[in-house]
Amino acid sequence: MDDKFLKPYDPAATEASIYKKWEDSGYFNPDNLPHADKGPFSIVLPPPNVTGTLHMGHAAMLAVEDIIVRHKRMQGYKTLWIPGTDSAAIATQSKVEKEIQKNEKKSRHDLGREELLTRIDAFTEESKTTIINQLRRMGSSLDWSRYAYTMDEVRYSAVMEAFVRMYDAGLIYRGNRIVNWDPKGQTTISDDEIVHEERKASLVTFTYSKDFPIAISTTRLETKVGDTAVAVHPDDVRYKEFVGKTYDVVFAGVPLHIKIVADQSVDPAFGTGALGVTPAHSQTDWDIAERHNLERPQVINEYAKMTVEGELNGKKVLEAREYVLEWLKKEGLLQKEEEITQNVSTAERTGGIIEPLPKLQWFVAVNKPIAERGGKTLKELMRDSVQSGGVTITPERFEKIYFHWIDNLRDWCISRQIWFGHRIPVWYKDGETKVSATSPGEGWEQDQDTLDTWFSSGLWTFSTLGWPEKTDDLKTYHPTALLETGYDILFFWVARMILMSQFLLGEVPFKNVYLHGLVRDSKGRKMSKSLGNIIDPLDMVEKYGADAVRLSLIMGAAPGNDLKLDENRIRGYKNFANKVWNITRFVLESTDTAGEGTVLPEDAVIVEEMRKMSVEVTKHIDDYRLDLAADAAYQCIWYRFADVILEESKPFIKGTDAARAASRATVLRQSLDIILATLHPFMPYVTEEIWGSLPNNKDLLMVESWPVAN
RNA sequence: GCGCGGUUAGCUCAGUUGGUAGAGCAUCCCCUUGACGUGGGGAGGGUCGUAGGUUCAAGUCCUACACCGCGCACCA
Repeated sequence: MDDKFLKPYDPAATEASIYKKWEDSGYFNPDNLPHADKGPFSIVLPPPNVTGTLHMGHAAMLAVEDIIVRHKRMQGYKTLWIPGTDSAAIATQSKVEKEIQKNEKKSRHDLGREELLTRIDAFTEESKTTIINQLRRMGSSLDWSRYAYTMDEVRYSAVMEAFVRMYDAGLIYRGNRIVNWDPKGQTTISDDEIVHEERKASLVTFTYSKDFPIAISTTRLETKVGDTAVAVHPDDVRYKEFVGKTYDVVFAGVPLHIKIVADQSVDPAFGTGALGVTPAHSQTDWDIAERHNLERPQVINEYAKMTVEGELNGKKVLEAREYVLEWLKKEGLLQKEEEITQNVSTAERTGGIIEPLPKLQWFVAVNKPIAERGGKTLKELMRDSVQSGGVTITPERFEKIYFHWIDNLRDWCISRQIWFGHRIPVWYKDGETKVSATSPGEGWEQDQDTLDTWFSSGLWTFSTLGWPEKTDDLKTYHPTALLETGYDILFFWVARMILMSQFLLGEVPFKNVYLHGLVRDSKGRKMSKSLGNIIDPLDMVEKYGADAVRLSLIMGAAPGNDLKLDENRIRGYKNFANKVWNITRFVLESTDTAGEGTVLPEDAVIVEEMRKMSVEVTKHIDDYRLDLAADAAYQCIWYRFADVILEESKPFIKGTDAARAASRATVLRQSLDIILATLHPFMPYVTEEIWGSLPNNKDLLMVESWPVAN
């Protein structure tokens, strides 16, 4: 027996060298697996931000994925887990911009596009090793030979190709429409990047002028200088006589031409039952204006400042709101002011208040029939993928949420006014437009905008496999078997991957989706810098070992449920690793003293019991109940094998019946093999370390056969 | 407003097709110095959110309601 078993298990002294052994073996790459005879099993790692650092959410994701991957690998599947990092366009650019502003007091406009991009590339290149090494620390058995970055050459050209194909199919178009403008981030954002925040607001009821017959209500007084109509419900008897009439007023110094229109979308029960229509600054109003052929003057610009004649010009929206209110009071037009709570749309990234503006942007059409896909729309393709069972979502309840999202989906705005990202492959020259991955020639100017980062992420399951080339990897590993990610990016990412894969490849991107919950602190609060309640996974790994951290993120975490993490629990699982260590010591001492021999039937039941435990663990893993799987193993190993079976074995081992002693020692040793193999996906480091010290074990545990057949 | 999830022991959570409530941690008591004190044995502790219903039998199925959390929504 190796002397190291006389001391407690020391993760810090073992983990680095074990990971190196795994990497050197080449077994992370499925091409090198010694016995992979069960067909392919592939997963892509949801790529973390290149410039980010590992947090508990990442650690939980890595634990879940690595457990499944290691389990499949041991079962004999040709198992591939592809690592990668994400450029995270907006997040990364603003991070670098902030740095430069702080250190050099320069804005991106001072630097210019090219210089900023050079700086960003240098920054991402430098910081990517951090996150990559952190992924390793968790024990992740990722195939680094297939590492991908969303902005590397292969992935960049995949994005260009995807854009061109979608454009050619009529699914990408440029249109002047109301978009979500983030004045803080100075870019458009998609509907999904909006967070609704409940805030108090003042609902003001007034008339445009003394002789205007209908009062309207609004929380955004400043936009009223952009009104071109008042809409009422067609059946509303109060206003019937006014429909079709027009009025000229001067409102807060701005001349307006207001038409009274009847529109089904108006709720007669709300407010006065009449709606002031501001086409350029509200989606609803834009639609009404379209139906009634109204003018759509823009009165607010990209900096959330007024652009009208007179006093108001140049004022910020909030100042303008005050100004108009004072004007109403002075003119005696104000009827009522009441406080209400309303949902304000803010940008997820910057927190800026969204300003709906009409802009010329690029969109993906989700309701357009696609000839080469049987006349189905993208929306239908996304819906069918899940409805048909081609993609299953765990836990199932998220399927409903997914359908609901699809049913409310509108065209996806994909152009962003930032510089870092995949540049839109559209070229302009003398009023002509060409769509092509590379420049059509002299004098053609490329579109200034870049693509929504989720556009490129949507290609991830196949761009990582070499698409658009027809590679062997693509043929072997796509569709991938599983996508594991947080429920918070179901729409952003999961849905977009289904969209892209269905259109570009005509197949689903993955067969199963497993959604994990969020990791919270022990009181159930979100971990955040401002609360100071962040538990750093790497600190925990240092203190208790990666195995303990992994277990703490699995146990008690049912799919889709948030997990409350407590440092005490991590400590508890470090104890478990040590327990396994000491079980090994006892078993090795037993074989040392009693020797190995023929197994008697009365002892064989012990091995059978351990095998049963392994069967149970297998079943739970197959159901994606890793929490129950880990718990079953924990219970059986500690409270059954260690507490009962080992205790009962002591008299036999030290007894005078040599045959019985040898039989018992042999059985313990066989049981240990099953225990280590079954535990390996969950606690890869300690099990591999022990395995390497056992006599008769040749190859690495990570490629040992799973104890029970499947 | 529509929808989803949660509500089981002090805390964190299990509870498979309905058959008299479980685990870990915490608490208390005891034991143990040749696998491990990061140990072992034991105890206390719950009218399973509320009110109804179905059933021989409900934590489990049905209907309301309450509270907490979340998602979606063009209520100005």
